[in-house]
Amino acid sequence: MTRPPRPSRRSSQERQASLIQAATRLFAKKGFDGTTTKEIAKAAGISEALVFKHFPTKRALYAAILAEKVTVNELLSAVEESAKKRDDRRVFTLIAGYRIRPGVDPTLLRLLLFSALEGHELSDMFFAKHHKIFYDHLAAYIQTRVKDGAFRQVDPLLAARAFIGMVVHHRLLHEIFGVPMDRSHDDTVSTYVDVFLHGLVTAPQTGRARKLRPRT
Amino acid sequence: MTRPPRPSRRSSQERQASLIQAATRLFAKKGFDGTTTKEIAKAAGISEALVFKHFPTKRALYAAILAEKVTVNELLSAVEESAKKRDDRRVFTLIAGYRIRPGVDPTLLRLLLFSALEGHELSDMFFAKHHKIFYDHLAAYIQTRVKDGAFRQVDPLLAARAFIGMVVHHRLLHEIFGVPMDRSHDDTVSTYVDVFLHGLVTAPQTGRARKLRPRT
DNA sequence: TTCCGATGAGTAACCACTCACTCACCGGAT
DNA sequence: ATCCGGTGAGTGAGTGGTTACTCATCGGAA
Repeated sequence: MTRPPRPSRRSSQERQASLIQAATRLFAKKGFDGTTTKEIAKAAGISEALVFKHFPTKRALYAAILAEKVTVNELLSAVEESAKKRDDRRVFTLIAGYRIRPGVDPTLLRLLLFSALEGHELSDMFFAKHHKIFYDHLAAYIQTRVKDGAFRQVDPLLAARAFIGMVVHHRLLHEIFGVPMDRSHDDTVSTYVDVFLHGLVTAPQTGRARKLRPRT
Repeated sequence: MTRPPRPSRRSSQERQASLIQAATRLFAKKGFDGTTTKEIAKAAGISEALVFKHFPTKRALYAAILAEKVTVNELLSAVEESAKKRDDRRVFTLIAGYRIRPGVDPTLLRLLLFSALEGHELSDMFFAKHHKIFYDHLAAYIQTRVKDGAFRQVDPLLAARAFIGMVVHHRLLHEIFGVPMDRSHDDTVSTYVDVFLHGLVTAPQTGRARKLRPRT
């Protein structure tokens, strides 16, 4: 009777990396409670016991995943550049196009939603890193444009959230609820940007800003 | 040693109703996998065994909850009325105000997100009942307004999703992620409707519809 | 007396997590 | 070159506790 060959030993770091990768996929797919440590170990190609050599608890592994994923900054610098030029359309197109593009990975969005719904302690931090910065940047830009007189008088933060809302909701529909896209990514982004910047009505009745809230 | 007094007997139907109510709260709070049948029984004030007299499995109970929750129609009739009068602002304010109002219950939203993320089979049906009808109604209205010449030439479905996106995203931020609201419900709704109908830029450079998608 | 709502006491399977242990590898003394 | 012992990656076989679900039985109301 031959013993099964010992798997090749790997450095602790690369082992940990592949473990995190496998765990991320599973947590994103089935949530924290829906994923077992046995599954994670199997997906990572190691024994269940080894998982606990790397992370003291299942929760610690989950926390490491949320803490590890950092946000991307190359987008923000590109946005910054267009912002300097006051290229409104490009600023909003960049932001929307970054989230709505072919082959975008739903993993992080699912992870974010799961962590928020399940009330994980690191959820807030994860949310702040991945999304809050967008609001803040966008709100700051909108505010300057309002001061420029180019945008109407609106609450910048609320306006920023409105725009991000279109984008996030779009992802929600397609990546979480499986609603099919019936237009191209570029077309979709273009439409959202268009609506946000120019609104729906054809002939705004006045040039002055509509400040007063009409009775509801 | 005295035996605990037998609890009063209740009819099967009212027992089932209170059971569903308790289960709904728990499933919305902690998800399907995060909720145990023991908890549900305790919350409903009955023994765990009785749960399985009403529903053969935990999953069947969950399915019953998703299937039971029906959508509200009084909103749609109110919308219909304003739609006949071509009162754009009122149509959109009604829809947004229905979801963004004081004391709104996050239960259904959480249940919807959980069921979609966890990939429950009834998730699609639940989504269709609760949200899809809004898109369809709204898209139909937008299309007529485009034909009226009152709205610019846009994909009606995409525009409808854009608006609902603002609203749903707003709920997501406040009810799921716990972001505080810094403006009143009415103000918020008013701003969203305003932005959606009239856009952000102060002086639209042209009266004709911007049909062509500018290069990105 | 006869239902039927209601339950306590299970049961097998599964959960996160532990433990005693085996090797592969490596640096230095022989 | 070759042995040798320390280190740490890696595991099989558990641990106690929990899970969804079952069943024999009880007792109040019709």
